[in-house]
Amino acid sequence: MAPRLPSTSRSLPIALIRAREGVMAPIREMLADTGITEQQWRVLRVLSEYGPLDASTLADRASLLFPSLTRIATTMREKGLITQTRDSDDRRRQFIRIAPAGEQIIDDHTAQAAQIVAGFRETLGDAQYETLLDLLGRLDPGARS
Amino acid sequence: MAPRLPSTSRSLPIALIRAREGVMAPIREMLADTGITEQQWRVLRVLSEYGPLDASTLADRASLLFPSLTRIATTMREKGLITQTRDSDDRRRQFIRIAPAGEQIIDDHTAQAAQIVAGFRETLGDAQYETLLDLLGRLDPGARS
DNA sequence: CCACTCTATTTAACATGTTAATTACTGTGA
DNA sequence: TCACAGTAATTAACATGTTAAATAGAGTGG
Repeated sequence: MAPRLPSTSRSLPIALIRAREGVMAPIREMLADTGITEQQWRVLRVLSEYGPLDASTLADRASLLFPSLTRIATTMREKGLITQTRDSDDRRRQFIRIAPAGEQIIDDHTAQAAQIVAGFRETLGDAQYETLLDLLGRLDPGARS
Repeated sequence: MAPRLPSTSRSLPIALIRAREGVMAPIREMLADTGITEQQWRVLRVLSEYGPLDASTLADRASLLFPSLTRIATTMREKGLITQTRDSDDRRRQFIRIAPAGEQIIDDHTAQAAQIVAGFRETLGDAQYETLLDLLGRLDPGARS
């Protein structure tokens, strides 16, 4: 029963980090000339898909911690990528919506981003790509199974 | 041929982030009382497994960027978790080795860490756990397939 | 109305991620 | 030996991750 840790070469956390790096590298490269980060890209993607959202929901869907979102939103507002408005019913709450400049970035890069995703899908094959997403989902405690 | 991005709910990068968060949360919790971070734990694990390493190799095996390792190593040296020595042959190069206090942290937490890993393996099942590691490996451009 | 509690968000402090520039040292060829 | 290219590591600057504390507004029972 001697408890043994797997070699770091077969460590799940490290494998996740490296895979993420492998997947994000081309996306970061794509975004390099736009001056936005991968997290800002994620915020734009979520807003573009779901429409205006309150900050909590946005943070959740973009997988950002709240303090990170606060800073990111400030940056993005200053860049004119989003707009922030207070909820008049509950003035603690805030709504965030994508601005035209933000939409533009999405429009300009959707095709290329889709191509990058398609490349990974092809690398693994459709079936295994879906398998991977399912397995990853089972490691996410937030996912309602 | 309209290029379409997948919904963010089926996005590979987001799935990787969430899975990593799910896997790391219990490990961070385990480390909370030691005062070391998950990255410092990774450094200790690699040093413990491979013995003394030069900084480049250590950064590579722990999946840390070099500037991060520089800061982390400084912190860990000040805490007495590692020692750093210059290579006398090539004085640019540096060797890093784990110190007794570092060994102690590894020893104190190996059992619990192994149990956490075992939990995830059980969640997915042995076969799917291995499948996951293999699929993740195929997304890592650094992995020689 | 008021103390109290809860919730949404922000701020603070420190650690790491990321890219670019810089420093220190090594090896090489003129 | 000296200028120069290359390598190992550090430093700098900015963005995000992470946890804890602080603010601000909303809701509730007395």
